[in-house]
Amino acid sequence: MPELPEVEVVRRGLERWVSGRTVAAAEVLHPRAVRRHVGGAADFTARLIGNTIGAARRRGKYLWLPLAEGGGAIVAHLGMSGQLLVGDPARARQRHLRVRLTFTDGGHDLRFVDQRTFGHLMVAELVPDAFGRAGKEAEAAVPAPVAHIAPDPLEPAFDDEAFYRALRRRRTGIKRALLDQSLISGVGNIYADEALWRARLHWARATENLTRAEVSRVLEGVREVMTAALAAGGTSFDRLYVNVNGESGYFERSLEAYGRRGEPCTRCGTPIRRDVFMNRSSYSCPKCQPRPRRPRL
DNA sequence: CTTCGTTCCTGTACGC
DNA sequence: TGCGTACAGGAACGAA
Repeated sequence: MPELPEVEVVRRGLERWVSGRTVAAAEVLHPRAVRRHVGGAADFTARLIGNTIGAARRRGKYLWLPLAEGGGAIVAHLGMSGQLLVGDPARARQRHLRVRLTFTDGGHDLRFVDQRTFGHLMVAELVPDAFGRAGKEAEAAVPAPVAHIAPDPLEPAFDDEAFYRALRRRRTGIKRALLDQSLISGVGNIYADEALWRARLHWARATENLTRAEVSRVLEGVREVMTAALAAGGTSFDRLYVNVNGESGYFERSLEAYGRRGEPCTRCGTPIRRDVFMNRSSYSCPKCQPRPRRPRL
């Protein structure tokens, strides 16, 4: 499941293999892959053909590729199972191939492959960045569908103090807040559990009474786990393959809470528990992360 | 305005 | 063996 580190690896791959090239042809093999594109598949391909792709950008789990003509950008979200793959245009078509772009230089093609079709591609207009701090105008533009996505905790625009104040204003639980991309972006179910384990906080802790120190621990936990995953997954973007989907190997080695139900906590030895929350699994240590007296879901 | 439940999708694992 | 069911889950959407 791609979260911020995996998406960043893909961004680097796109930067290396796709930026600067001109689209020759675009093919939409499944309409659901472009369901958010206003105008449908025909308009999507029309906007791409003959257009040149600029520098790859990312905010949270959203990726985008500015287009030289028309002022818009290709926006991509990988959802749960999406992959952006680069390779020999003549190679066999993957079973779940949804969109394919070829380029005027005749080189490697770009393929969007997505088994569960939660991911999508679209062309969208750029709008001013509501979260941006003073910067270059071009840098401060984001695609319209990304405008409500907060900065991620690894980018300089992320404001720790503003995040703390936003949490105190909320009436919800810390895990729900971590998964809310308008407060903090790039955190998914897995890294939320990992960060809370590191911070020794239960997922249902009310955000309104978190202390500054506790919020600092959460942010430190998020940054540590993301940085470690990025370091583990960042080795593959050099290859002729834009890697995604946890193939970094990070999942197998370094997870302390997620997926470890019944296994001993590496800090205290207590068996990790699993709760169902938001129709998803939450893993935590019963001793290190005690259930709050007044939980907020 | 905020909060929260539902929904989309398909492959895999597992119990009976 | 085969069938039914739970599970994986990001985020848009609509309801309260």
